[in-house]
This record gives sequence, structure tokens and C-alpha cells, in this order.
Amino acid sequence: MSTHDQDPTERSEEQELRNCQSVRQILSRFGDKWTSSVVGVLGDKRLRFRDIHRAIGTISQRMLAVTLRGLERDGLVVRTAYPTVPPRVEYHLSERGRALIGVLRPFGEWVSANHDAIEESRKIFDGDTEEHE
Amino acid sequence: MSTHDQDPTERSEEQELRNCQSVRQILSRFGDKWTSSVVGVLGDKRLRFRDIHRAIGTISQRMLAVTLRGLERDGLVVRTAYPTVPPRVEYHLSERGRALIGVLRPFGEWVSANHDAIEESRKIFDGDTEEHE
DNA sequence: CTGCATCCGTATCGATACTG
DNA sequence: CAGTATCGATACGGATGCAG
Repeated sequence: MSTHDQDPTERSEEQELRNCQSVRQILSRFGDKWTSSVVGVLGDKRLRFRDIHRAIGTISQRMLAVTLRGLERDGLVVRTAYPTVPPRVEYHLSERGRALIGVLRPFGEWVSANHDAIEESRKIFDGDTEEHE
Repeated sequence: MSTHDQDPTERSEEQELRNCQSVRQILSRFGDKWTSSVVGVLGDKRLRFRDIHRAIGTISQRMLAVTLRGLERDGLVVRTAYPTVPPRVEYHLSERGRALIGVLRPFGEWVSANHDAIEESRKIFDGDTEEHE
């Protein structure tokens, strides 16, 4: 995973574990409740806080602020504040953010393609375990 | 949430939002604390509960059971129980599971490549916000 | 050996109210 | 407009004990 591994037998477990943690950190950011929606709404656009808030509709101001902070902290979103009255703040995806969603796209397509099959697996699984009662 | 969307001009947005939810569901499974470790340990092998437990080392039995149930429910892992005494249960990745980690690999490589840069962004961000005290 | 039940601490989320 | 502060509800994770 880390580099192009030419050692298929046994690459360093230690490094793989560390790597696993990094991957999980990013994955859990996108696995949280709002990040993917925010990134999806942003797309290639520059949007104000209010516009993102309205576009998503069901997110609270607090969670939008928290989500944007997290993305900004990782350098995936750029925040631009204009010192005007009333204040105006714009957000847009950084280069890094755009690259990341590009890498994530094949994953999204796979999920779309397999969504129905996964749903069915869940139904079957839930049905089977219920029969124990 | 997407049900009240009354914008007839942009139908793709609606579908994209629904899609977003599906993607997030899978993403949050892999974003949880243990799934990626379990999948990583499994690899191409068939392993018993106990072996997975030992391989990860720090996971509790409870969380391993919960994680495996979740993966099995989505059809990503296959569980095989032998009715012996003492019981013996083996787990291995399904075809679907293998396909999914294949799709996830480019993501993992991207994270490895950008891990240091992200770390630095966080340090800078945390340093800047601390100055407010 | 497998893995569920229980309890408990912590983290996350959401609603509301408030500030600059 | 763009947030922060506070609180309560819920979800998640870990330790322990026990059953099949």
C-alpha cells in the first residue's frame, strides 16, 4: 500500500499498520455524517457559509462549522474571510481536496453499482437472525 | 431530506444526494475503528476468530464480533461455522469484499503519499488557532 | 473456542440561544 | 451573516463475565 511493494511475500507489518491508521483517519472524516455532503455541495464552486447551509438543508450551523473546520484543518478546504460588515466567508475545495475526491470517485461508482446487492444482503442477514426468536 | 427537493431543473443533484448517502454508509463502516484492520488482516486468507483476534492484538472480543457481524451483514465477509466441539468458525473475504478493497487501494495509496502534508497542515492549523488565547 | 450480555465512560450529534 | 457556547440525547468503544 505504502509504496510500490516489490515484496509480495511479507512487507513490513509495522509499516502497514501505521499506514492503516492514516487511512482510517481520512476515511473516518469522510465517513462522518456531513463531510461528504459538504464536499459534494462545494464541488468546483466557491460558496458562502450560508449557501452551503441552505444547500444541505438539514445540517445545523454547529455541525456545518465543525465539519468545515475539520476539512480546513486537513487542508482539503480553503476558507476565505472578507473583513466586511456584515461578514462574508467563502469556502472552496483546495487542490488537495479535489485530488482526494478524484481518488474517491471510483469508490463511489462501485458503491452505486453494488448498492442494491448490499441492501439485499442486509435484508437476508436481518431476516435470518430474526428467526432465532 | 431529498424528498422536499422541488427543483425540477436539476434532477441529477437529487440522485447525487441519495447516492451520497449510500457512499457514506459504506465509508463509515470502513471509517470505524476496526473494520480496515480486520479486512487488512484477512487479506486472501481464511482465518478463525481467535487468529484474527490475536493478529490485531488490541481489539476486544466484543468489538471483533461486532465488526465481523457488520461486514457479514453487508456481504463483504463470509462466515463459516463448523458444528464441532469446541466450535470452530472461519472468516474470509467474499468476492464483493475483495472487489471493494481493490477499489479502495488507490485511495490508500493517495493517503500514504499525502500523509505528511496533511499532518503539517494540521500542525499549522492548530498553531494558528492557539494564538487566540 | 466463540461470542453475547451488561455496565460504564467517552465521543459525537442536534437544538437552542447568544455574540460580533 | 457567520459563527460560538451550552446542554441533553444518543452512539460508540472497552472491560468483564458468562453461556453454548
